[in-house]
Amino acid sequence: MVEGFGKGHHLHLIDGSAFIFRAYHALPPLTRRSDGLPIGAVAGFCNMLWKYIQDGNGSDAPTHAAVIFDHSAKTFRNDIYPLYKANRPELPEDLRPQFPLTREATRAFNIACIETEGYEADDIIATLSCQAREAGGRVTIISSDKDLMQLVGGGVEMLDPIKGKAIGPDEVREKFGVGPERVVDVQALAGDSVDNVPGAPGIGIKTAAQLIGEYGDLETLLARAEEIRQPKRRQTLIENAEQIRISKRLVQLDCATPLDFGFDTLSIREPEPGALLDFLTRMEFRTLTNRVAERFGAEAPPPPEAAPAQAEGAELPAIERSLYTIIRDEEALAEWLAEIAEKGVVAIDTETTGLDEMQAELVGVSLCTGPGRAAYLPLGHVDGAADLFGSGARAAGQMPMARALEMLKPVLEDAAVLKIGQNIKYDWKILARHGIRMAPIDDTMLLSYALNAGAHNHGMDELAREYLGHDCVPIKALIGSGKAQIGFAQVAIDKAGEYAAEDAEVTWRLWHHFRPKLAPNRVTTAYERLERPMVPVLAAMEMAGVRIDAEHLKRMSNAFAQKMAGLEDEIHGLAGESFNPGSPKQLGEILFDKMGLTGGKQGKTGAYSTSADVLEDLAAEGHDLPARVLDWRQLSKLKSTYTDALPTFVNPETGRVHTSYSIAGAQTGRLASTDPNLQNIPVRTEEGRRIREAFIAAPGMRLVSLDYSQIELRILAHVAAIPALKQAFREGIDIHAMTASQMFGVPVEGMDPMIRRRAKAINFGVIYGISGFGLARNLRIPRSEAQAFIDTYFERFPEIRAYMDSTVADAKENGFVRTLFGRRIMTPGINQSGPAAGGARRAAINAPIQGAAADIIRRAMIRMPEAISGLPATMLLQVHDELVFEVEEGAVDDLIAAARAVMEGAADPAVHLDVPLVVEAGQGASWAEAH
DNA sequence: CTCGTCACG
DNA sequence: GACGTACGTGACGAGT
Repeated sequence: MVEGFGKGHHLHLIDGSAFIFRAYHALPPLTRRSDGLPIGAVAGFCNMLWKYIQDGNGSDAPTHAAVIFDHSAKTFRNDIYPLYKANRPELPEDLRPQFPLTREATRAFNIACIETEGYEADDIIATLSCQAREAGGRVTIISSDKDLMQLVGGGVEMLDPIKGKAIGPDEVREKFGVGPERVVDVQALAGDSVDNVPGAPGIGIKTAAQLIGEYGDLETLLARAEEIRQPKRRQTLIENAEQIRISKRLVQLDCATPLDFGFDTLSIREPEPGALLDFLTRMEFRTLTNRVAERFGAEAPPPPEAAPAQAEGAELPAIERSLYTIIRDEEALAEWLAEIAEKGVVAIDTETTGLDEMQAELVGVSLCTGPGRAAYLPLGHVDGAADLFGSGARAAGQMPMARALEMLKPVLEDAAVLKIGQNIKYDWKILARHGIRMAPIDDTMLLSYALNAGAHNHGMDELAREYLGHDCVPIKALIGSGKAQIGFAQVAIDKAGEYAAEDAEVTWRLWHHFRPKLAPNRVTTAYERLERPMVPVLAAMEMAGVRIDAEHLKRMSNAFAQKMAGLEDEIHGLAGESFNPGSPKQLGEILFDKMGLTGGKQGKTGAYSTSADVLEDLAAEGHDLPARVLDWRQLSKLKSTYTDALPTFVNPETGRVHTSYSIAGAQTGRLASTDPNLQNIPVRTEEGRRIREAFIAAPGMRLVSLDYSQIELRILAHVAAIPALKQAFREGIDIHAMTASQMFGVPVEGMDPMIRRRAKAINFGVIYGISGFGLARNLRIPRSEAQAFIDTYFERFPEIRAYMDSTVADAKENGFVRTLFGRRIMTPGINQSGPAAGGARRAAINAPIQGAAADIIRRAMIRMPEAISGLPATMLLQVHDELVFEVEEGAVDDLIAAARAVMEGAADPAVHLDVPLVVEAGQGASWAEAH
């Protein structure tokens, strides 16, 4: 018996979670202007609710309505089958904090808002539908989720809100091949890869519907499975009977969800204008607020003060270190955590024993919730001074690390609490090693980078000085420098606390400064889509590391040492004296003073240049000494930078090499790799390429390398709109040969390789902001000839000059350039005069091209984890236009297909390129084989 | 700590 | 007409 609901009544059930996801994906990542809170999904959600209310449905208007939400990820279905929904992709981190706000929005619209712990929205919808149907009323479920189709019939129908199409029994039959009452049987057999419902392998919806049609229902089918004629089908049904029954329990909606409210609470109510307007104003939805105000004839509350101008003026009090507290026990920590949960935002900084996130030990955590509200939680301090050898005695006044981390974890993983860091990838990795996956996150370094790449670097001390007028305590004041340097763990807790908590407060203040500047500077999308999501992706790659064959490298080192010793003897013999061939100074004096060779150019320091091209010219004239030195240098480089150095980077715990990528290191959006740099492993010479043989896959695995072909030239073709270039890329013809053919009027067939080489050099030169001088040097031709090539090139492809001129003009006018994807790169010095202007000009021309290529591979990397989540594969390395994976032998082809699809489609849907992106793939036991 | 050099894209 | 230049990085050894 249902109180207050029966014949003539009409209940609308809105699938709230589906609304949120649709809103999230349909809209760009909007943020609240005043504080940068992600708000796009809430905005879309509110617009949909408002539209829904305005529609009214005329004579078919509902008498009752409710919005139903999923409560939590874990439901009773996980008890039945632990893997249920296990392969769901992670929620986008800027979406989670919006969940509570969508509940608030629903209430503000005065619509019943329902969720129940342990049950999915679908179960609540099922229960309400069943009860309403039994009471003799009608139900419309506003959702397009096929899982709800089992409820259709007997007064219950669905409404697809996107298509505006009603879904009745006929539409269900069209989709599943059976009536609503047998939908669960079909779903149980077919399974569902999205929810990870196993079903019967090899049986899809079509076959399932046919079987159910033939046998009537699932139990009958399973009981009579022996009768099935097709041997494969028969076998799969018999073998998987239990799994199919479990699947049925997973897809069967629960019509007996406990509900703690009556139908009367669902009756339709007009929104309360005051409450609704208050909510919309707080969210800073101007258009919708005005619309709603107009509809109710109410006055729209004044919008909140335009933050930026005010914030500049309303200065925060100066940083005062004496306000900080040290958290020494559970009670104090609990209080801080409660405050953090309430504020929803915390700046965090971890202190460790070292700079290598893969080895450093956690020493303390500092937290800041606002100006003057910062604390330091010491966890791993030791009594430093006590004695030299027995050090490591734990300092007094610290709570146990395990307990502290246990208390921190829920807050650091709480979707409703934003964690702010300065270079937060570092802290993320430290905490990840303690089982904490911090989310959602913001990073002041990346905010600064999104706003001001190219203007300056983005280190904390620099940012604090520039934007807060504050000088941070230098770390050296605590730990000293050089020989006397101590570890952070040895620093006295009180001193450490001041330093650490200050860092957290500076971070909080920088966030407060930068966050509101994203939208007015139109870099919100760049930050949200190109910077912030890189943090967990890169952290995972760095933590995975790459396996190297240290023995192979050591053998190479020995061989190099022997060869070098031989060359050194030869060089000394040729010079007639002993000297260090590694010293440019000594070498220059030998070559140009002692031996009197020509071509000695002295730079500003007065030293002769002995760079490779100088030595190559001398060698070409027939001098042996410079030729030997070139050989010696190559070996010396390979040995010191690679074969000697790489084995020292092998992590003793993982046995692998873990690089670190800096996200905000390069001006253009490229990553930079350090400690060690794995983006400059040799490849151009045969000797060097052997070093790549030492980068190997684990046993049973392969390395797979995928790289973009000619990505920068393709971008140039698109942004400069060069028809000839675009057509060539679409037709897949040799782009350098095409260029040569256009320039010199020779056919592509049987082209002189020399001519092609020149065209290739020009194509690259264009990307770099070509000059006659540069091209002349690169091709070793007279400058006049080089200039003539460039002139011809611009004649044939006039769009390139137009692109270069307009880019430089933009840079001069705005002080920055942008990539296709909205990344902004500042161009300081573009308005200078004199020699420096040339460099700034070329950098401005190059930045949108190199930057767009960087954006594209970032987009691919961000999508990659989800795209390959079903494969036994890991993304390991990025080298600007190449991604390297480690994958189980049997899954190589699947990985290549999946990763290539992501990479080739990475520009979409933000930008539709006029040229295809092409990715080439290779695989092998080593990087040398894969590349 | 800066410079020259050279590895990569 | 001369200036100094291809764009973007990081690591190494030498020499201050």
